[in-house]
Amino acid sequence: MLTRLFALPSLQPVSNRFGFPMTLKELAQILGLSPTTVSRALNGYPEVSESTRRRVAEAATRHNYHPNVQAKRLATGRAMAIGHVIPISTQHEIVNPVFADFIAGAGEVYARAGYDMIISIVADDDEEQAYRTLRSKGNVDGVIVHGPKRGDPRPALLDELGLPYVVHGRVSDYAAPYAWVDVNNTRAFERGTAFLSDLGHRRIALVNGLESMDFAARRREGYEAALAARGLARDPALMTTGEMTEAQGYDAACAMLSLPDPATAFLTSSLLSAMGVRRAIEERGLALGRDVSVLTHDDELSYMKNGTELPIFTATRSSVREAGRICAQMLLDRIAAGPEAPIATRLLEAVLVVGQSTAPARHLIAS
Amino acid sequence: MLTRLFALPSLQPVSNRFGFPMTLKELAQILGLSPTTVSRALNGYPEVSESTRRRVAEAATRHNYHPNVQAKRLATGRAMAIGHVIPISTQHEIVNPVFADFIAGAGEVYARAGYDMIISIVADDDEEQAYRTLRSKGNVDGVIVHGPKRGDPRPALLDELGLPYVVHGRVSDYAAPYAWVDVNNTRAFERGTAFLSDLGHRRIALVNGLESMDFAARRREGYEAALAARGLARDPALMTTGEMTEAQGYDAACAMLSLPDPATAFLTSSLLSAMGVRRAIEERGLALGRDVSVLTHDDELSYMKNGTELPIFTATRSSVREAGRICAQMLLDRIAAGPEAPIATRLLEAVLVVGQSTAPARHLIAS
DNA sequence: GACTCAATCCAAAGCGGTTTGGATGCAGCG
DNA sequence: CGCTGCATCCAAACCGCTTTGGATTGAGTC
Repeated sequence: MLTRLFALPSLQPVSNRFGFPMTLKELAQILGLSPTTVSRALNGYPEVSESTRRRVAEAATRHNYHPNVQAKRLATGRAMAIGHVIPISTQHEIVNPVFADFIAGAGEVYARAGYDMIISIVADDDEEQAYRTLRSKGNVDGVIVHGPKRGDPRPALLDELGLPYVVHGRVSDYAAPYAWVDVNNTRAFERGTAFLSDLGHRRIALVNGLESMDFAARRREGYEAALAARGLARDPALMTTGEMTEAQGYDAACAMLSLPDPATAFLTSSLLSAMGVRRAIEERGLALGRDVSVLTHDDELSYMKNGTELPIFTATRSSVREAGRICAQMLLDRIAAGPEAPIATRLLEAVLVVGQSTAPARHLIAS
Repeated sequence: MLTRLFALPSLQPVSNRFGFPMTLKELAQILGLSPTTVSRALNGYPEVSESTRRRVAEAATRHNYHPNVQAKRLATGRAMAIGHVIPISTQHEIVNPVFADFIAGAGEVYARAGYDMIISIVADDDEEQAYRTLRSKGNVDGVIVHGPKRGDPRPALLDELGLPYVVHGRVSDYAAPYAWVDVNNTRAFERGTAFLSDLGHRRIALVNGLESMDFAARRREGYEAALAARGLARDPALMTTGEMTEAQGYDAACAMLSLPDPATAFLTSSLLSAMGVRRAIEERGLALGRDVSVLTHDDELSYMKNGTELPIFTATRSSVREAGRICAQMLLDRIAAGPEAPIATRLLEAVLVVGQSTAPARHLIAS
């Protein structure tokens, strides 16, 4: 390792060993104080006289002193960092596009609190090891769990490891209480389905995300609940699940518009899918928001706005960036409060914004 | 701080102080060896017999031992972490959508090398402070510079700080040598423009990214160079710049298709913009890839594929994920090689893949 | 058999902070 | 004057690891 070659005389002026950042000990020596006192002065402990505190503070800025983070971490036992383990679907090799915006929201909160954000990209089949490693390496104080699946083993694992966490989403079948932040996906899709049904649509298709994911399963439950409540038949031919891409929307819509009894309305899980559906509709010479209706969920991704002022698509809208902020804050609170503190959860409601992509079913107009 | 309350007897079985990760000292005690030897065994030093090394390695995995990162960092002086400073456009509040895939690529490389990835999300007007802080806190060994602009001050700053870095993209007007990985954007757009021109198009529009960004400026240069080489007029009415969103493509195409002498072909900077252009085309009752041609750049984002087998759009294609891998590896190499080592650069060529969105200009067919 | 030397292993000193458990000095009190 | 108590300050231990500079052992050499 790189060792210090020169022991410089103690009455150093402003600069110290060339190129090396100043240390606490050096600063103390310059000031003629002990490291203890300097540390306490800088950290606001009471047993330091006001005059020395000022003297220390002034010297610290003048000599551009910043405590070494690694040392501080080691000494305090707090990593001052939050981990985000991003699973990458092994089959699809897809990075969830909401991730960037979520991170942006969470990052704001961490930055304000002086925390670092460390990201591990990990194939979804060795996630467990990733958490174990994070824990035993001790480089995070807590983690955010992304993309929970049905029957996700992670909450149990993290509870066992004693690593504080907040789940973005929920793990329906985990019995013990755990901290989470989620959109009310069931309700959102129930309302969306009801909205289309109210417009007279009877053939409402669902272009869903992968239903192994908890959020997608909930969306389907909401969709089916609304169908049931309206006495509409549940037709497997009108339900598809998959990665939420433009191609998915296109392929699904092509199939569902070609049925003998075709879909007249679509409920999609993302703007990308919705755009694919739109392409299929227009390719057939049909008009979106007249012949066929589309209602999508909108995560308000920054690079994927649903129109500028007037929304293009009617949508259930909930900002994933805001969810990131809330998750991050909840985790920081949880870490500060300690393991015994009560567990918080937060259910966000999506708003249903009406755009130009929905209209009464044609048979109503015709009649 | 959290102190250890119990000194447990030394002949601990598998588990140790409950909930605490195992330390080197404990592992050594279990093995009846000194910490020194265990450390050397695990770090591959030669002065350890093969048999002990195996014994140590086996015990380490069995007890799930991972050296505490903070301690290791403090002792070695290396942070074993790479920083990514992600600028968020202050006006647009947009997270660059390529970011997620880039990160995924880089993350793979870091993980293999045992490095952490730490991300700072930062408004683009106090980026400088972000780098200074990273440096003085000493929590990264190097950084990746994202989204360089024309006249970007960051290379100079980082050189001054002595913090190793690799730029994803280039900073055209920085004189000193610096490490970068970039797509040959000029060439890609030159070829794209030439391709459209070869199909007989004379009114070729450019729907570009923000031209304060270096990559977008280069793209325009390529576009203009090709126009000039073909003797085609450069018409400001056919050139637009902005955030690369669907809406941008739509708005731009609406305008450019309504000109007295409308565009017959479009060159767009992202699939999203291209999809917007397509919407405008189809909304007018025109057909993509027959009446109007579109050629886009394709970053091969995982959630945004350009068709499944057959590409939808003719495109200049270059994987941003692969760029992430290359950047990361280059930075790690650079850190390992030390500041005196020669500087590497890497120019990636985009491939031009032909899809269904381009066709000869109509006037050719008509004639 | 004494000596050299390589092969192993270890005690202890850092790394740069924080924190414990005093030391010191001085004012106030009986 | 002796004692107490408060306000300041400090020496040293510690966080968990790496690394320096030996110590120990046993085989090989003459």
